[in-house]
Amino acid sequence: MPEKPTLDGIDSKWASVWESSGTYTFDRTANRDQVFSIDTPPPTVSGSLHVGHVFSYTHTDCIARYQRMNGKKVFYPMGWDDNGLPTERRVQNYFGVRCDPSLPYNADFEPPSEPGKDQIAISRRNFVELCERLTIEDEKAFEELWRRLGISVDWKMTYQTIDSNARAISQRAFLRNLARDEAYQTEAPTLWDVTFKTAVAQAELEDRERPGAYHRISFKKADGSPLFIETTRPELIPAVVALVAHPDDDRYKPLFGSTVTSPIFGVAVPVVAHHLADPEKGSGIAMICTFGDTTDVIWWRELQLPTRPIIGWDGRILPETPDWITSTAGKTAYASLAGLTAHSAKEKIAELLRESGDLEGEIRPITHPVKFFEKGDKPLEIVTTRQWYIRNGGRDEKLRAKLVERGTNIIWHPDHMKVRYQNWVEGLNGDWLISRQRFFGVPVPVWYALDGEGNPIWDQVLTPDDSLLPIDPSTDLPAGYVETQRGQANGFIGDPDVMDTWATSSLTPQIAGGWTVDDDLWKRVFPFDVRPQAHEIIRTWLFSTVVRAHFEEDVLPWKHASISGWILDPDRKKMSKSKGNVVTPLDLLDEHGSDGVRYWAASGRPGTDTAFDVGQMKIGRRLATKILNASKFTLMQGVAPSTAITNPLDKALLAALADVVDQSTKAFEQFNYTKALEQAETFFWAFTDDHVEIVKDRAYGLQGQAEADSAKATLNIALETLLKLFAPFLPFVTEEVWAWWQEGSVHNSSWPTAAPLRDYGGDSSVLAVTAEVISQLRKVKSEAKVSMKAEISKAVISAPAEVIAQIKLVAADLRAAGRVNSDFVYVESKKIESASPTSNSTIQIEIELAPASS
RNA sequence: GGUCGAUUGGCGCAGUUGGUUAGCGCGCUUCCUUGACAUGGAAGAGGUCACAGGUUCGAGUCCUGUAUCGACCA
Repeated sequence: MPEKPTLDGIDSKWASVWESSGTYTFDRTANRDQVFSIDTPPPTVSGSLHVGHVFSYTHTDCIARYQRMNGKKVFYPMGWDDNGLPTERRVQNYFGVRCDPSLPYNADFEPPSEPGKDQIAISRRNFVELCERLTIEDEKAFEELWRRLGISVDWKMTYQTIDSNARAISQRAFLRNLARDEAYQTEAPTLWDVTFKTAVAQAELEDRERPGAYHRISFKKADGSPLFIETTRPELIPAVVALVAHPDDDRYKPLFGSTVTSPIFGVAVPVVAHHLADPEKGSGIAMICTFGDTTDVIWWRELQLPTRPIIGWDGRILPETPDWITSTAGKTAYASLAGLTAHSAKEKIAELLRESGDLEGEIRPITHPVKFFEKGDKPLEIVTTRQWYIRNGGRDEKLRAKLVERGTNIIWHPDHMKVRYQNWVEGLNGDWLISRQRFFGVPVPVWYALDGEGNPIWDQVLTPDDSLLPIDPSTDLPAGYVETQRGQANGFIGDPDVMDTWATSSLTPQIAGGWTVDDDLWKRVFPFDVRPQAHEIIRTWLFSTVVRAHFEEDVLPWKHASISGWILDPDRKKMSKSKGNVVTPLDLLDEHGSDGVRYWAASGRPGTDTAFDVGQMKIGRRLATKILNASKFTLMQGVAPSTAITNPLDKALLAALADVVDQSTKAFEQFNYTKALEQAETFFWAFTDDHVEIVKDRAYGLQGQAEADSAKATLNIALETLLKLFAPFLPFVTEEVWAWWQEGSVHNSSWPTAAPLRDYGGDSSVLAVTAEVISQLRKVKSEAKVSMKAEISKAVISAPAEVIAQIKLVAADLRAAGRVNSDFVYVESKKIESASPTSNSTIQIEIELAPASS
């Protein structure tokens, strides 16, 4: 035990000891019922380190440490989510490059030390290599943070969502979905990001309020009279396939079935009826285009309308004049639009409409919600493309109902988060689109046979043998083909796409748990005990993981879902980088110590948004300091065997501690780490302020050896128990103190149980009575503004008989602690005619201070 | 617009199945340098629980509505 204990340096000291002695190594000899397995969220390593990481990972770590001490073999791996668009973007910016898959691989390529003004085009393989290089660097930063924070993962089980094992598992799961018809490809209208030139899924959408403008435009009826529609997307007039109004709308009923002609382009389209047409919106009649929004897609599908696409994958008007535009004027007009962005085309066509007299009145600006890719900054277009899908109930009521039911069987923390799952699944309107036209991801592991003209035969999907996984269809070959047949007539072509990041991270239990590669491990950890995550990705990560486990194992992937809240800045706003209010986690750890920061994190209950508050961290650090000092004092008294415990106050303390152990344990079992911490903390402060003070006289031996031993033995047991109760939250200071007099790590010690503490037969109400008396003795001195050391010459205690009996048990300690230099005088009272209505005490004390003796 | 959550002393939070005088931390006021700790200790002041109804013998704690804030989804 050091002379002057300190928190300085203990963070890095114990982090390295834990690593070298394998404190958190998973014991894979344990059976499933002895294991507590955690489906750790793999952080996006290309994102910045954030206090939000510290916050939520601490929560899980507290649970993990409790479970470990409680006898479970904790399976706690770490993963890195490096697969996907965030990494691509970071690599583009960091190295100043862009991927052009048409370029050949250049083995000697080395990026410039500083990104240049213009991005350098490089091959896909070169690009992927740079992604891999950079993510390794990013992962180091994350690992350093986790180690400093004391996250008790087993670092030998780390995975990446892009590593060879993850690619193999992701591809294997996909191929098995395909074989069971749970995955399929189809050509269909697809939400499309024109910047990234990739399809996006429903789960990746967000609505943003954007300015728009209603253009009132006239179509021509058969008799030549105008029919006005209002649209925010006049540039899609060349793509119009019909006009639509509500079936009950008397204004347009007579027109249903008739044909009208579009302005400028002179294309004839039918007027149709559909209940989704809103009579209140605009003129009540709308044009249906290929495709202006998702409602257009519904109309197109349900009314069986033709497709007239005019927007290309780059978001620009297609260069070729489409064949449904036949008039000379129409062709000329189209030619002036060809190649323009949607935005420019809108302005151009407004000009043309104005000239032709088909634009009625002024353009009317509005603000309306527009669909965006959550990572994009241009409005999504809808283009028809061939894509891969995994069924998720979006188009199948039975499957949807089954998946909703799965959600209800998860134990959610907090419970109300299950509603988000239900709402999402019930609101799905299509299957899960998993193919992405990107580069750094898991390749869709299929090829297609080519016909005699070199066109893909989409029905002839060529799949690899399972033993070959992972594969890259752009370089690997399908069975029975040779490389020279790639892209040739009667040859083959690889699917150029990668899978959605979620298609791989939906398999984190499988990847971490060794599915299909380590059956022995798999059966010890799956289904997992808990999935900890944030609530905004319930629709993506949580749901998709449920889908994959449903298909593959027909079970839930985990028993519990623990949902953490947000970090808010002190003004109660969500913290974000753009607001410039993000704090660097490592600096925080340096300033407040890991235990201090963890204390703050642990004060945020599951699912509760919590303010970033350095005040809480300071309190945590103060608690750690207090533990250090109180432990030193306690151990200075020496040790005594537990058989020495005879004093009623000592027994009472242990009885009260037993209650704390029970409540803390119960809270942890309910994933309420915050409550568990509060229990320990409240008891601890009472322990130091009252119990330790009151028993000092005995501990010093002033009441004899037997009484001293009872005090010492009790202090020992209380300290040991409290250290264990604090260990999940404050792993560093508890380990430091533990090492002063115990063998091994506190984190591998056993979680305390209440029964042995109760076996001493204490009455915890004695503790409460004692605290009440000492408090009143102190109060008199405080009000008299004298030192606590001041002597009391006389104390008359009025209380009910049973309370007096309790006080008599501990009178010697109380008199010593309160410096009462005469015996207590007891007055039995039936009940207190209380002079102080705010006090609920049954004890009243009249006290005379001894004259100051200076 | 829909769903969910929140609304308790200056600030941040607890308040279990409804039951006498609503707890805690920070801050504040006053005081105490006592043999672990001044990164300490003692005592004290300060809320009637967003608002309006309702159920009940009894509600912060259940119901309805309103308002404000937030999140998620449209």
